[in-house]
Amino acid sequence: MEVHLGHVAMSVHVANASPSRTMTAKRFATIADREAGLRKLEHLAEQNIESCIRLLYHNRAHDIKFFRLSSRLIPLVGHELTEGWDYMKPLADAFAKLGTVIKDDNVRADFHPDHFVVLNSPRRPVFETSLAVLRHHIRMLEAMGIPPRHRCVLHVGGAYNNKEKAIQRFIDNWGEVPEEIRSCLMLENDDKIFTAEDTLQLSESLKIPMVLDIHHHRCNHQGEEDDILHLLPRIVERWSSSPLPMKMHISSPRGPEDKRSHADYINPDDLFPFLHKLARYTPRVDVMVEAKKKDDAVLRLAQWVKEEGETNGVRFINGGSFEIHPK
DNA sequence: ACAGGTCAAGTCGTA
DNA sequence: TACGACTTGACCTGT
Repeated sequence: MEVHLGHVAMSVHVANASPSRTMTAKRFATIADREAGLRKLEHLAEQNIESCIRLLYHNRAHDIKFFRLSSRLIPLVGHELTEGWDYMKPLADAFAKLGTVIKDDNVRADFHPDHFVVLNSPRRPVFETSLAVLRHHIRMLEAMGIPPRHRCVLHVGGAYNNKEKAIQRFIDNWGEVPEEIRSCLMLENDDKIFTAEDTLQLSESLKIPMVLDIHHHRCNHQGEEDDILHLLPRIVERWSSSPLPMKMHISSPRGPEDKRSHADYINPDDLFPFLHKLARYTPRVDVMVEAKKKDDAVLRLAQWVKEEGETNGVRFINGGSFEIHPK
């Protein structure tokens, strides 16, 4: 099985390259000249996009082929204060350039819109705002020339004291999600409410690819933790009709007392034994590393593969890529 | 330069 | 019903 590691939005190695520079709504509201305020936001967005490009150049040098774009590239987009703002016109060139770098390097790039996007909310305005946020994501992907299919990963949402009803509401609401948005989504199991099993069932019935987060699964599962192994063929199958390879998330717990928080680095024991099992079912997986030390955690894992891989049945290919065989 | 408080958005648990 | 926690980087204000 070929494995490509990726990291989340930022770098601890590239200085001054935040892709999430922003302005608070409060601050924006104090700017008397609204147009001047919008120009300022556009400037921040351009800097954010330029930061992404610098991060990708760094990744190019390290053969890292998987990258999560920040969902905060455009500050205050979708906020009522910026209603009617035609942000794409001034940003089109910057996005096109970013897209070119992504495509030239054959990088898998995607988004994880943050937790304010909730498709199963019983509150209508929340649902509608969520759709609007997703539309902005699609617009960014299109501006980069990246096909939006399966580029945005979401959680199922809230439980609202009744998981069954909450899942049913997701299904009901799904009927109102435009096809354009449906096709850009993936579903991920979370660490408190919807387990891998819940998420798998939902993604099967609605034909959505599922992103397995191993760390969330370890925090939140029914039955035995290892039961997940029986679900792997079905999770792999979720990707059979996708243009993209299967995707997973990995992180290590910060400590025994706060298992849910992410540690600085990935403990190889949290990842490789699992991959040895997964390799029975798929020839390829992309693994998003969610660690505090971002790209450094990927580099450290790569270093581990170089040094310890041989004796652990892992063959280093280059940068964040390696090959692993079933055990 | 730096520390400490604040920030658009949703949901959950506690009071 | 109201409020802090959650989680988290970046901004803002005061020193």
